[in-house]
Amino acid sequence: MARTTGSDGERTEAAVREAAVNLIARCGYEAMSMRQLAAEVGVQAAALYRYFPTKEDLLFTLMRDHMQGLREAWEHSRPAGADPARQLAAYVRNHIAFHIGRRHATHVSNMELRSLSPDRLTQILRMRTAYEKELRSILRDGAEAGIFSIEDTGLTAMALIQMMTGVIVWFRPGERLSIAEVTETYLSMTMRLVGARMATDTTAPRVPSDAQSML
Amino acid sequence: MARTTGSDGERTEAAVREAAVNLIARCGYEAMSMRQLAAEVGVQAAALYRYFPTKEDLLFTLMRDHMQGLREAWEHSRPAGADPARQLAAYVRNHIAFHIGRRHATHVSNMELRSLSPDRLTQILRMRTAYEKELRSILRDGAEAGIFSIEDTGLTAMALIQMMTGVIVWFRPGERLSIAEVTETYLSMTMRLVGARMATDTTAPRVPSDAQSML
DNA sequence: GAATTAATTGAACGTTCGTTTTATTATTGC
DNA sequence: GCAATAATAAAACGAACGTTCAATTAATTC
Repeated sequence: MARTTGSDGERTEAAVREAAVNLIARCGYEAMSMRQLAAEVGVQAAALYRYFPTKEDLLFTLMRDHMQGLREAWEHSRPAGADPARQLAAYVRNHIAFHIGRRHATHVSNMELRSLSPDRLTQILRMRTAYEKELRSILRDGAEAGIFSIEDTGLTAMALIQMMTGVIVWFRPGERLSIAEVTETYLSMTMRLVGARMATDTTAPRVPSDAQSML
Repeated sequence: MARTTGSDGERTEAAVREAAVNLIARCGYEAMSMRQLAAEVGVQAAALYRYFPTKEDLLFTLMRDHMQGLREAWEHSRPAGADPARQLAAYVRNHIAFHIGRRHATHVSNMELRSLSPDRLTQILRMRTAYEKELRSILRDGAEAGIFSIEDTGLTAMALIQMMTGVIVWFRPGERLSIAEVTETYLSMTMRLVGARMATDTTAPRVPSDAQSML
């Protein structure tokens, strides 16, 4: 056999990416074999090399797209010109929503960095640093404006990001808490952590809560 | 050649463990080969099997000892009978000190869980859960006593642990901040996060800050 | 409908992996 | 100093790995 009926490059590539994210998140990049991935997609291992020249290229592509997606999500949801408290609230909401929605991809991007070649590692880390810099800048603005009380901006930013990203470790959709509940709790923990004076209202323009309320 | 002059089982095993922690932390468990590990120790691969029957046994031993060390460290540093604020302060200090002191081992214990067999994974997770339970119980006590104001005890515990453990991702000894500075900043962030009323003094019996002050 | 291109198979290549076996030497106990 | 034991080397095993290549068939173009 060779080309199969109904085969389509775009669909196959998308299937490979999705299966790879799930497999790498579950087994780890090194432990996932190309044959295993191919079997998941329903194809022979050699077919994968039509879309990704090497295994590492596949990993890098997944990571790069994930980081670009994160940046774009933040660019679309940032309230330009708003006060620091509102900006911080938007950052927290976006971060948690994005990471809960893409748990597996986040796992891959955070855990498999060491399997990248040095210059590709640098590329991904640069994207990550740029994203984190946004948070530091919000914290600095708020501290200078006297809205937040923060001892060390850089350290606080790292603490917040670790705390928020950590959601993906334990959160499982459909369990005790809804995404909305988790997000709001994290938001209030964040605001307390940065010592925000809560004169300003940090809640987003009220969206009718659709799929929450499951307890 | 066979047995080398001056060879000693205990020393070799200790060297294997240390080299394994460092190698696994750097390259990952799957990516580390037994030959690579043996070379690091200065021995042939076959010699490793005198001490650990399989590669996974080695990993499990490292993880189990790490978790036991964490439990023992907490048992020695917990202030039994103290108020929740003091207990929380002790928990934070112990957690950060322990994890900064054993960055590589923590990395291994957190990142390589998926390489364990199901029942060994369960063993390690049980130890971890027991340790986390201590924190939840402190938070609950404090909340019930009206010392902390916490929305969700379980969620707050996970957020705090993720935040604190995250130190090992970015902290490098000898850089901008000393361990003592980092620890105290994290402590005050923690206290704000749980909404602690700071009537009680949470500072430890004052130790003269030795190797800090490098800025 | 013939020629071209896209998508995939199946087999193979050389390497490396975890592990086992056997032999050999250092150390220890008597 | 001689037996027993502890610690290692050296070589080998089969399996699995990432990757390549030639062949083959489906879809598209003209």
